Amino acid sequence: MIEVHLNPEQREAVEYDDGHLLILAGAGSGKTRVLTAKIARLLGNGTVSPGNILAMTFTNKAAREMERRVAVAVDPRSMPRMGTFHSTCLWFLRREAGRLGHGENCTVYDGSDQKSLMRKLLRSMSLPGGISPSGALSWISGQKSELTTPAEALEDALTPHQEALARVYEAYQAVLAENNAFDFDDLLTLTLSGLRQNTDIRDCYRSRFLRILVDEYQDTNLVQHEILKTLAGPDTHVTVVGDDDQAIYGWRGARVTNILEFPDDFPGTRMVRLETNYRSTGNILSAASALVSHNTGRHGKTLRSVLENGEPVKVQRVASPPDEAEWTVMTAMSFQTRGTPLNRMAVLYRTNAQSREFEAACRRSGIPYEVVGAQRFFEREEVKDIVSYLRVIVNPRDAESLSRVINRPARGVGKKGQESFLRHASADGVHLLTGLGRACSYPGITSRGGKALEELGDCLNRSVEMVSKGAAAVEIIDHVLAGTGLKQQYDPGDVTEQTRLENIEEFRSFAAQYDIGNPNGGLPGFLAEQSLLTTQDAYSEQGLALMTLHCAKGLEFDVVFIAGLEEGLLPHIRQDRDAPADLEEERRLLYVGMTRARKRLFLTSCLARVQQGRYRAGPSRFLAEISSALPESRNSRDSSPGPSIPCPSGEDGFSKGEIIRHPRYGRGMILSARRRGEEWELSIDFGFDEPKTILSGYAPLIREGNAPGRTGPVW
DNA sequence: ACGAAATCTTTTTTT
DNA sequence: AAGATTTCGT
Repeated sequence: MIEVHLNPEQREAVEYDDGHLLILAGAGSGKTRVLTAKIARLLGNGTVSPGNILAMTFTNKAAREMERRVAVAVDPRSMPRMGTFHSTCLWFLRREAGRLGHGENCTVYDGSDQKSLMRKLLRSMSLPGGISPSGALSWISGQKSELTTPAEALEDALTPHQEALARVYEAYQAVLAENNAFDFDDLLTLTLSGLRQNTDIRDCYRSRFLRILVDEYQDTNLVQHEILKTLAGPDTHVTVVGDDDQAIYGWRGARVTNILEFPDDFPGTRMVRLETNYRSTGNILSAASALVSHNTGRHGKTLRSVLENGEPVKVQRVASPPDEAEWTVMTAMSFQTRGTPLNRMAVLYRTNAQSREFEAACRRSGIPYEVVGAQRFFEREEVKDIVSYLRVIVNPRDAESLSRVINRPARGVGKKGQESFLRHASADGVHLLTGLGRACSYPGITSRGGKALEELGDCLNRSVEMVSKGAAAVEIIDHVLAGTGLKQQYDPGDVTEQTRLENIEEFRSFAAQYDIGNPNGGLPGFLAEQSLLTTQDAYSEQGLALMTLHCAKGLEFDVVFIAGLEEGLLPHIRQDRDAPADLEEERRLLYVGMTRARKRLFLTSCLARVQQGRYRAGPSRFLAEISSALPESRNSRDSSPGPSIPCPSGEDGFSKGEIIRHPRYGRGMILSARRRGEEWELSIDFGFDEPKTILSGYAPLIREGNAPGRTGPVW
């Protein structure tokens, strides 16, 4: 058995096995080590066998890491079941497909599938305006997280708007069912209902899983909590680990109450607190603690650092996002020359859009970097195309995926032809794949198009046969690539198309790798696994990591840069909508980011920033909240994180005759100023032939000359 | 049917 | 500002 150094609390958490256990683990307190040691111990002393353990982590990567560590103590041939909550649910649903009565080889729709489906749906329903695809989807997701069915949602609807949404929900579910497809939320809700409605199945899993361990419990939702409650039998010991200060998924239905009220739902729960932080220096930890102490709704805890105070946390003000990126990359490089490998450093930001500047700066400096998440590999056009073909092969009812690729590459079947095809194929009451073979006979399809569809049908049918004979995933991929000419549409001479070809190749080798690891998985298994990869799963630790704060959860780095500490960006504020920003969650998000740092932490803040075509900026209020924990700052000139720059809400007006400075045009005088909604339409003389007309929201105008000492952007 | 140009929506965060 | 979608011309 692996002997690891454990402090008394950790040891207690590892060794306690008399019932349920709640581990409140602060950032960097070694919870992964505890979970791993706990599993290894259970198996090492023969308390239970590997098949009796179910471990659910937040990413597949974490699960694999745990597997790796447990494998030292256990025969790798019989490994406990480890994965994310969602992948465990899909495993269950596929395993029990027969008894639960849904198609075994269902497709899992990801965000972009959902969106395109919803767009089509909304168009076909011709509803009163005000319902956007993403709005409808997030509303539906909310309903599912609360276990509300479409019928119940319809009953509960109080306003016409809600009623319309409920109808969309109903129709959306109908389309999913038609296509034999699930979305991410369905994986959870269907698992729960499957367990609840089939007590025989439930009891089977109850007696199988005698130890269930769940990581990051603060970010689970009601459905996940209910699944856990249902799955835990009388002899099951449940261990959950979490930290209410690190709850950052409230917006998608996660409930911190799950962890805080865990002892109520699991009677006799023992509670262990891990409050010793082994990761960060004292200075980093006290800055992070100072920040999060501003939250009211928390179970206050004290994290103790065992490390030196280290270097102070540094706040760096820069003029603009390009400067921010430049400064960050330069600083990272200087750490590199002093011995810190780039792959132990990370730049964290609030929104994916912020990655661009950093990417550009890295390229200019020629340093290796890795953008984690932003444009996910499996969501690239060319990869998505292959995946869609594969989905149709495994699940021929997936009309959504077929419609994506039916004319890719171009087969001479346009919008009208596709419509006609779908109408006639379904009127024939025939399999979509069989329909392809008959396409020639459908009206509205050109003879060339019909022939191409026939050919496509042959290729797909042939693939279906191969799958049923147990062909490996990569064999099918090769067959599809050869039969559809997907690769031929790209020109290897073109730079971007060359990348697409490389991506196709990468996808192919990804599948080949899967085949090696899962000789019995085949194409269905491969698709199931592929659909549930998380953003972090793709992170290969190759260079300077660029990722969102959400994505950084659970990771740690020697040096961390957190970008964009500006009011409106972090905390993020949506000004137009009525939804009040959850300030406390934003604060926790920054807290999570700060506690990723082991040795050095930098926070950068821009004076001005373009976002959605508008300028906005102003230092984040969080800087002021942290400042008490920062050492006396030396450069007093602009050190006060207070509002030295007015916030966007400032009522500063513009008046005729004022002298201002524009970043591009330089000095100019305002000839006329007119209110335009939230902004000002200004006519300004910059000394060119004609005065320029400028909207105040589009450029930071610096006031010059008047009011000495109050020079700064005017909003 | 298909590509180019004009117009419109849109961004928080992710399984 | 960028991206997606619609419209328009061939």
